[in-house]
Order: sequence, then C-alpha cells, then structure tokens
Amino acid sequence: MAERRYTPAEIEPKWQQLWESEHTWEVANDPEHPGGTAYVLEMLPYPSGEPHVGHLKNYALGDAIAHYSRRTGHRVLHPMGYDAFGLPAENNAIKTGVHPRVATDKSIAAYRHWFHRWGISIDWSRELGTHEPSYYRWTQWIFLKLYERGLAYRKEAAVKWCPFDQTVLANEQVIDGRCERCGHEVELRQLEQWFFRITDYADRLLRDLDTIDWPEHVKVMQRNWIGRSEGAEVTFRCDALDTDYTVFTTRPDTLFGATFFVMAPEHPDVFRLADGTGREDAVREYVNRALTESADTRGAADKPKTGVPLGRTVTNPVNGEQLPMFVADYVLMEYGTGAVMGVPAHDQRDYEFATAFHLPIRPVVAPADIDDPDISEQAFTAHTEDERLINSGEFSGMDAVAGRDAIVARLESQGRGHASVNYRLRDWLISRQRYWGCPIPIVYCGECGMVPVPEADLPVRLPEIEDYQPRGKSPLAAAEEWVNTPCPRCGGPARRETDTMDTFVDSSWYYLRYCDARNDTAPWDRAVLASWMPVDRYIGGVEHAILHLLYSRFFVKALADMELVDIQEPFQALFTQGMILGADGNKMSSSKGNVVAPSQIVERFGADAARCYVLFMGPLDQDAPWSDTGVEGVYRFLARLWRVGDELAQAGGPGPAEQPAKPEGAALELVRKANWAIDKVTGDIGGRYSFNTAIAAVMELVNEIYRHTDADVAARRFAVATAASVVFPFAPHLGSEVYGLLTGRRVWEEPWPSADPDMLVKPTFMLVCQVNGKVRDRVEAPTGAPREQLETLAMAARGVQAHLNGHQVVKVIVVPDKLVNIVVRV
RNA sequence: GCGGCGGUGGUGGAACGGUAGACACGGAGGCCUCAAAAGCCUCUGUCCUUCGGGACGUGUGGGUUCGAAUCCCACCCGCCGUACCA
Repeated sequence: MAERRYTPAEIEPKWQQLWESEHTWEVANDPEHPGGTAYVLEMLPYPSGEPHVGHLKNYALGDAIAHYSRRTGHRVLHPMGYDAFGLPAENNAIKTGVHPRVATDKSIAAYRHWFHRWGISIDWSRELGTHEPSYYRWTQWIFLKLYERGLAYRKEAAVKWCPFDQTVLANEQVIDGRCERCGHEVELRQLEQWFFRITDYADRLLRDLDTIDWPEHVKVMQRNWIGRSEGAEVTFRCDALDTDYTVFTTRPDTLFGATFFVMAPEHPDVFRLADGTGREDAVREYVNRALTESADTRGAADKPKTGVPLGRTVTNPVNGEQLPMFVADYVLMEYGTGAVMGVPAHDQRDYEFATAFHLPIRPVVAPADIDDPDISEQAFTAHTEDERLINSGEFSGMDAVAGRDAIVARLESQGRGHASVNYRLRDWLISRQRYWGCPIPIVYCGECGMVPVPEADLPVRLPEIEDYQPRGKSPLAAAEEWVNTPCPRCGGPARRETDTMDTFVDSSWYYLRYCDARNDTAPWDRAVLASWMPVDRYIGGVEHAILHLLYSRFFVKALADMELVDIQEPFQALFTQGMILGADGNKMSSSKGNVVAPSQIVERFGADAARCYVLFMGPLDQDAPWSDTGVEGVYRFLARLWRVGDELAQAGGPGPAEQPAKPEGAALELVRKANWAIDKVTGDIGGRYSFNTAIAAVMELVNEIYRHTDADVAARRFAVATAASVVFPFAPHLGSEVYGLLTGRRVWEEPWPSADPDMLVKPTFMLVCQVNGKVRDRVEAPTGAPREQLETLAMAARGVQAHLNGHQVVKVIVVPDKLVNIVVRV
C-alpha cells in the first residue's frame, strides 16, 4: 500500500468550501432567542497589501475563542470588515494616479481570500468596508447626531499640522512632536477645524474603566492620557492692565509661597502685557524663538530654565504681594490656563527658574518636626503624613490638608478662586484636509451660515476627482460641481465642507454596525444591538490602547446619552496580543529583511500548522520571535495526529469513538490521558487564554497514543477522536478531518467534551519523599491514603533512610496525594 | 523622572507556596533504507561520580516558611508607555 501522507493542501480547501457553501458560521439576529450569546471580535484590519503574520495571530486567536464559545453552547457573533479609508491608499494614489478605491478594494480582496484560506469562522453575511457609502452614510448620521447635541463643533484653534501629509492631526496622533504616520515634525497652525467634545466625557471615561475587564496596563495608559488632577483655580489680578489671570494649581496649600508668575509664550496676552514696559523687544524675541523651536528641543527634560520678565506684576490674592510676571517656555499653553504661579520652594521646575533668575524661595509647608525644610539643593516636594503650613499668615500651623481647604474656602468667599479639576485630555480634532475619508455632512450658506445636511440626503458621497495632491486644503475643494450645492435650508447658493473625517471616526462604531449590518433604514435596530452588545471578547494589538479604544468608548457613551444604545461600554473584556518579531528578535520590517509572509507558511505547511504555531509560540500577550523550525515542529505534531487517525479509519471506518466502558492496562492509561487532556485544554482556553499550554497538552496526548500502540482499538479511537475534538479550535480543518474520518460526524456540531471525573484520578500516585525539603526518594502510594500511612511509607523509603541516619526527627509535613517532608535536626 | 511589564537550559517557553525545566526547537546516538527524504525510538540544565548516587542551579543580596522561580524588603539589568501636565 502506498504511504499516505498528511496533505493540508487537499484537506483544508475541502472544509473551507463546505463551510462557505453551507454558511456554517452565519448567525441570525433574533433578540428573542434564549440561551447565551457571545460577541467575539478582533480589531478590524486596515487593508494594505496582504495580511501579515500579526493578522494571522490576531484572527487565529479570536477564532479559537469563537469556536470554543460555540461548542460550549453560545450563539456566537464573529464578523469581519475593513477599515478602508486612510492615508496610505491615498498617498499611493498621489504617486500612481490610480484611485485609492482601486488599491483598497484589491487589498480587501486579498484579505478576504486569506481569511477564507486560513479557515477563520467568519459570518460573511455581515462583512463591511468603512469606505462603502452604505457604511459611511451612518458615520455621517452619527456626526449629525453629535452635532445636534453640541458634541461636534467647529472652532479656530492652534492645531497640530503635518507639513508632509498636509493635514491637521489629533493630539493622540502626535508622538514626541512628530506625525505618527510619516514621522515629520508637526507645526502649529491657527485653523478653523471640527472637534468632538470628548472632554465632556473625561470623568466617565476615567470612572468606567473600573467596570470593564481590561489589562491593567491599558487602563493605566488611558488614565494617564485623561490625566485628571484635583486642585484649584486661583485668580491673580494685574492692576496695570486691569485684567484677571487665572491659574490652575494642584497645590493651593502653597499659595503663600508664590514669588513670581509665569505665562506660556503662546499666551495671547504676552505682547499686550509687555507693551509700554520697555521689554517689548526682549519679549518678542523670546516668544518668536520659543515658537519656532521644535517640540523635541523645547521639551528636553534637562533643558535649563529660560524666560524673560514682562515688566508687570500680579497681586497674590491671599496676601496682596506683588509678584513679578515672566514669559517662559516651560509653561505650556495647552495645559491648564497657560499661566502658572511660581512656588519655587515646592515645585522643582519653579525652583530651577527661581534659582536662574535670583527670585526668592520661601518654604510654606514643612513636616511636623522640622521648622525649616531643606531647600538648599532642590524644592521640597515630598508629602509626609503630618506636614503643616508655615509662613502662611493666619493659616500657619494648620495641617496641610486642612490648610489647603481653608485657603480655597477663603478664595472662594472672595471670588478669587475655587476647587477645580483639570484634565490633560483635549477635544478630539477630527477634520483632515485629505481626500480618502468620510465627507463631513455640513454645508456653508452665505445666508444661513453652517447648515447640517438633512438625514434624507445622506450619504454625502465622496466625489470623483483627478488630482489627489493635498495643497494645504482638502483635494475635495477642487471638485467644484460637488462643492457648490444649494443650501438645504434656503435653497440659495452654498458650499460643502471639504474636509474629511479622521479615519478613527469610522472605526469608532463599526462593531455596532456588525450587529445589524444590512439595515438600510437605520444604523442599527436598538433591540438587535442590545441582544449582542457589548462585545464580550475584543482582541487586538496594544498599539490601539489609547486612540481607538478611547474614541470607541466615547462614542458609546455619547450614543447612550442620546438613547440610541443601551450600554455604557463597548468592549467588556479586552485582550491585547503581543507582537510576532522577526527570527532575529527585531520588529519585522522590510528594511531588516526579517519579514515572514504568512502566505508562504500556509502554502508549505497548511493553515492549521500556521495557526497552531502562532498560538504555540508562547503566552499570547507577549512578544515572541518567529522560528521556521518551530512551525515545522507543529506541522509534525499535526501530521502525527492525522496519520494515526487515518490508520484507525482505514482499519475500522467511521464508527463509534466513545470512551470505552471498562478499559484496562494500556487502554486505561490512554483513556486517562485523553481525559486529562480534555480537562487541561478546557481550563487553558476557558479560564485564561493559555493556548500554548493547551496545544502542548494535545501534543502530550498524541505522544501517548504513539507510546501505547498496544492499547485496544476502542481506546485508541477514543483517544484520537478526543485529540481531534479538542485541537479543533486551533486547527479546525485537521480537527474536522480526523474527527470525521473516525466518527462520520462534524466536530463543530458536537458539544465540547467534558472530562470523566473518574478518569482524572489514578488509584496510585508517586509520593515525593523529602528530608529537610530536599527530594530523597519517590515511592508508589495509594491515592487518598491517610496521612499516617503516607508518613510510614516515606519513613521506610530507601533514599529517606539514607539521609535520616540517626538524626532526630523534629516534625513531619504531609501533603495528601503529593508529598511528605521529614524535618530532622542535624 | 514617573507608571507598567519582565529576567528560568544552547533557544521559545512550563511550573494552585510542594518533584524546577512540561511541550517544542536545536543537538547527540540508534532503527528503517542500496541511498536519501520522510518516519520511528533513546538521550540531552551544569559539575562531580567508585555509575549506587552526590553537589549546584530560576538576575543579585537579604527575609518569611518544614519547603520559595512563586510571597516580602533592598538593589541590578532589559523592554514598553509617558513626560517641563503646574
């Protein structure tokens, strides 16, 4: 007989075609349906070229969870779509002149092909692309809802501008002063732009982190990004200009220690303040230099403090002191009010500034037992249990916490301040001066001003244009026929908004659309949405820890306030997968030549081996380097399982593969191992996502099957069918094939197996015998034996006897069914 | 600086406070074969050994415990995030 070999190239397409033709993974919307549901979702891909190994890991991971959820009795929603608008496709269009849709659709076709070829169990009836009018119509609809509620607004502001991509960016898209896409340094520009009022939700976005099951480090990143600080706003008066300046401080208890006052170079009043003081030129020169300096240079941590006096003073509201005013670049316009009070004794930055400008440094807070905190070298910023105020007028001697409250209360009674909370989070700038994005559904009319496009007129379709080159304004502006439109309100001549939306807007609600993807009268049906949302398992890369995940949470909260959804959080549980690194341990990149193409792996070893390997590499949330020989090892394991399944099927055809009633000898060993594997895999998938150890358990079972070729056929059939059944979530084609060969049934229609408790315990176990904590022998002992018996057995063990040699036994520790530790005095 | 995560064989990694190194890779040897590929089997932390076994071993130093990779304290190193945030 010719040798039979495991041939994934034949097996895998066979099952893929069956699943496709039978629509196996489609699930109907039925809000009345009883029983548990599970919404398992991986972050949607941005289609660019072909999928890479990171995608393979992402979807193999999610698919294993989806399969496991189905077989444990859940109705599972597991959809797929494409985040199709975006800059790379547009930049390609600029280079080639080919419409971005062409490259995007080509890439989508490639992704779709590979998802099929990988055998991912997707409900294709819900597939969507964010660039399709049937989708972005509702993106625009949501924009209008936000606009109605005042959550979308337009204002002129100093915004981050990328000179290379020729567009503005959200704060979140600026990394170290550079554009996150192209790496060019961003500039500040005064422009009128669209914003979403995410800051209205800062507190809820912060608070509700406590209600969701997310990795702690992601929560921490979001907390830091929101950056809530408690303190007070305090108003200082500048009599010369008859103007009030408010600062935010987290340390109102140190107000008596203020000895100067500093404004950011961007502060709109600095020139007005300097005017007539003879300091105009110095101020102008300093401000100009500060504004042209790069963010890198200006923000350098070890940069010495610089600044110039404004020639004015403000009045400290608590003691009437006149504080000299400065402009200095260590004060940031974008945080707080763009002005700070300088308290050099208790703030290190102020300390450095005061030292450089020979300003007085006056301590006002001290630990209880010290009259004069040491400020000779640096500011005193430590907080101690019992610190109190000093040099603070009638507040001197008070406990620092009580003193702070008293000072704030005094300010409030005088109308010079109040307790306040400040956030680092800024509103979300969503307009982009680019072509390949969702048009903003707004029209500007000479008569009526800003007019929203009526819902009935949606979608505002992206017009066809010839030239995608950005020229400081959106390429859409050149589409004159499209831009000129009658005003929806008065019918007079009007012009469309030509900016498009940030693509993060598109991806902030796609998971809602999946629930009701073919609804063409509404973005979703509320009852249908309620039956699926929130997403139970959300899986993706940690690079979205802030942007996408924060924006999506904001969307859901805003939609909840409009009573359009019935949830407060989109993603109940989040899993962030680690990266697959190149074999050299570096991040994969074409310049390093260490990129692994999943297509090659799948062609050579099959989708199952590729999927299993990326899940077997190590803990899923950690980075791990690629290994070609590692994939081969996993392939060998699958081939061994297939071969033994094929052999048994050849011999006995499809038939029963249940656990034999009373196995003995080798058969019993095998049946026990199979039950152990069921138990182990179930715990590793269900409890924690420890897929590497789950796959290792199936490997152990298969190794055991090869070791016990003498076991009877019934036991072997059971063991092999069990291995196929529990490996199915990771290797669905092979699992289906082997299970089908042996039983004639479809493994995905079988309930998840449960371990037979009687088979999980053996009648005897190896008792570990220790002397003073060191293992000295192992002896066989009956499971469940009483402590006394175990102690006697251990005492009698040869290795133990050799190490007791006459020493006095002090104590004996017995851990039932495990070990005995004999403590002796030496 | 601050915050988070991590440090275990030649490699990726296992290990409810209870046999450290499961599983896999790599390596060594053997079987099968005319030969090779594939496959199968055995061994594989380090050192010592009279071949029975013994000593050492989870970044470093302490501690708690009958027993610590695991818990506590101090430190070293690496990675990620963030940073003149008042």
